[in-house]
Amino acid sequence: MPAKNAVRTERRKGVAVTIHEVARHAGVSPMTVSRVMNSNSNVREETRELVMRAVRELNYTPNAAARSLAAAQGTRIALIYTNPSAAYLSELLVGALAGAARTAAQLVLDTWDHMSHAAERVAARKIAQSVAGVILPPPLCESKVVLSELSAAGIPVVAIASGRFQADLSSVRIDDFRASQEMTEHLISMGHARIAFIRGHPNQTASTLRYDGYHAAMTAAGLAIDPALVQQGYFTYRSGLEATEKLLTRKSPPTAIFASNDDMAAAAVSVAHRRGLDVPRDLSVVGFDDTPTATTVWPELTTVRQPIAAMAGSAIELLLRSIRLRKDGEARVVSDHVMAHVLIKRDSVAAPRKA
Amino acid sequence: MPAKNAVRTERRKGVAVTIHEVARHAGVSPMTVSRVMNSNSNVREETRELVMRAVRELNYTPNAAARSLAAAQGTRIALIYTNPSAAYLSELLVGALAGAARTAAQLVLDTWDHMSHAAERVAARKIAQSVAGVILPPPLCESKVVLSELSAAGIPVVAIASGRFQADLSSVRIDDFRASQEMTEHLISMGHARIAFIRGHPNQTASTLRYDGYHAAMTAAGLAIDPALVQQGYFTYRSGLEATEKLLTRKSPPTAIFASNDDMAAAAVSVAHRRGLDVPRDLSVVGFDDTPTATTVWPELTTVRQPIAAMAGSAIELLLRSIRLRKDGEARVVSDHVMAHVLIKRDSVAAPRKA
DNA sequence: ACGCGGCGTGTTACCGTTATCACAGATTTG
DNA sequence: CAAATCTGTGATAACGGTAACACGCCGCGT
Repeated sequence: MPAKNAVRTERRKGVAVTIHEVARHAGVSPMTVSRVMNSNSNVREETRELVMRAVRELNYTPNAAARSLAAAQGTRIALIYTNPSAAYLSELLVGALAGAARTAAQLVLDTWDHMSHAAERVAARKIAQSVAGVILPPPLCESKVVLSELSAAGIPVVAIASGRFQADLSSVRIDDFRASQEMTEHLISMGHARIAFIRGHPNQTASTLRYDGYHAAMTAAGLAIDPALVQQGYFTYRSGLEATEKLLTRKSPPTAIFASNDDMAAAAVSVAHRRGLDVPRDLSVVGFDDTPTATTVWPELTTVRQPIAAMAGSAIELLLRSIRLRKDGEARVVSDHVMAHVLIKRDSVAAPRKA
Repeated sequence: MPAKNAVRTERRKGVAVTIHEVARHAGVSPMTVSRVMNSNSNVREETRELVMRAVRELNYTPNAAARSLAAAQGTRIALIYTNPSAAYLSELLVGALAGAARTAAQLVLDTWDHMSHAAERVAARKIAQSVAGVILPPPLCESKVVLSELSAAGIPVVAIASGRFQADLSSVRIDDFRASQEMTEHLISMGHARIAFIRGHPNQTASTLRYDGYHAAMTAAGLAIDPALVQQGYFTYRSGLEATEKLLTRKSPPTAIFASNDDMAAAAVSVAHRRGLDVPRDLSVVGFDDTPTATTVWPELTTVRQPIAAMAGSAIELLLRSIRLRKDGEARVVSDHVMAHVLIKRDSVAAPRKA
């Protein structure tokens, strides 16, 4: 056995800055740098500054693989969805992915389309033992079966766009009621009085809230709501088609249609066109969500912007925080993030034909 | 086995089977298991069998994080896109994400909308030093500026759905020409002769190929192509609207419209409806790609299924292989993966009104 | 004074896998 | 027939982080 350590096999790769270099640069131990990066615990303000400066100067980015390996936090988190509209899904994914990259979490995707309750229960149990947390967009975040199974397994869950705040479930959402109310007020301020409403899928709280917002605004303005002008929809283009058809065949049709999401609003525009109506001259149409659909159709839709991508990102951060906390033995914390929505005015609204 | 592991700070997490357990089970060293898993080099057939059995019995899955950490493959890869349709994007992302998870690559997303060539060059240079490989969907995969910058930096690139095979660029795609030809033949076999075509964006090779396929099928069937029945489109809903409008205002309108993608086909359906035409009774409409849009509109579109998600997954695997090879000092290899397409028949096609 | 409990930080020991080299036995070579 | 080469496998040291614990130092109660 000759002297062996003289060799020092060169296995280093590229240019990647490691935590050790940062540590040396800042004159502290790697562990301290780690603590700063995770804004975890007690580090003196002075030291933190020192480290942060080094981080900035070296342009250091933690290595995700190493981090998740060492942390063994089981940083796998699942995002489970069921047949959302494509437009919605793509935004959701972009946001979630960005969030996962930022936090070094490993994101796993799963689709649970057309599942029975029993199947959902099984799937939930299975997912529970392979990930450390779950993100649930609607309508899954309202499924008692899934929720109870997941919470029985003790893994944190964050709901996205769930509408209401549930006491035992963290959520990231917008204020659907207010948003809907504002949209309705906008329509009223343009001179509309016969405003029809196409409801969303009844299994989602947000649907109810959006209707409530519409109702509140109408009532506040002293406008009666003709029950025939409220149609049930299911958030799908198809359902929007049918609802609009019913609305426009009435003897005294509405001058404006407020659909609970963009897909249904797009369908409303399509039906209006088919019937020879001009949008917005003969009929105003507004949607909700501001998915890409809103700017795809012509005319572009006035809608409420729901920042889905940002919400997904927040959801991931929230989830990771919960996971860490839970590991620390803390009681589970639930929090409720309400993000800002924006009323986006485009070309699908005008004053009614003749007031 | 008393002593030794009495202390053994309990840091172990879940149930994950490690390479060591497999090794012990098979009676070999972990290194040998690793070799088998990577189907790398010299392992006796007998030993390999032994290991594989153990792997199967224990249901072992390599830990992605550890693998990429140890391999130091610099597994960050970028997926860069510019304003694709939402439907397209969501499929792309789902596939890429799944692929990245499977291979332990870290996927980073980037949008390069509305960039000048100069800006693209800068962006390319920047991305080149932060990732080990890039995946490029159209139209970016046809941008000389980007391509040359990236190849100058020496990082592997894989193009998705690029249409043609470029000698210096690996790609994953379908046979656009054949697919388009088959679709056209389908229309012809239904009895259509006046078949209009809406072209895709001229900056994409796939557009040309799809047109060529249509042209070839028409010619082969002895059908003349009325130049007025070929309209330029840009893959957007809006452009489909305009193209269809022109098509249907002609004195002798087509009995079928073949749009180069689903978004434009959806637009065609919308215009037809607006003009009081029934689809498919008065006019057949077909699309291309089989994005969610195809099943959103009514009637659902006959289209060509392009397996975008699977293609994205393959692209990632291809890319990683290139990265590994390149690291081994191999000359760069380019390969061309042509995946299968499928003609999906739905409800937007019927025989023409009166032959 | 003495011990006790925090606080801020460094040390050590891993996380699960692979690169590299060592090495015994089989095979070829001079 | 010994030396050189090849083959298959094992031992060891990373890869870049973080958990758990150790260790001074300080203020505090008794």
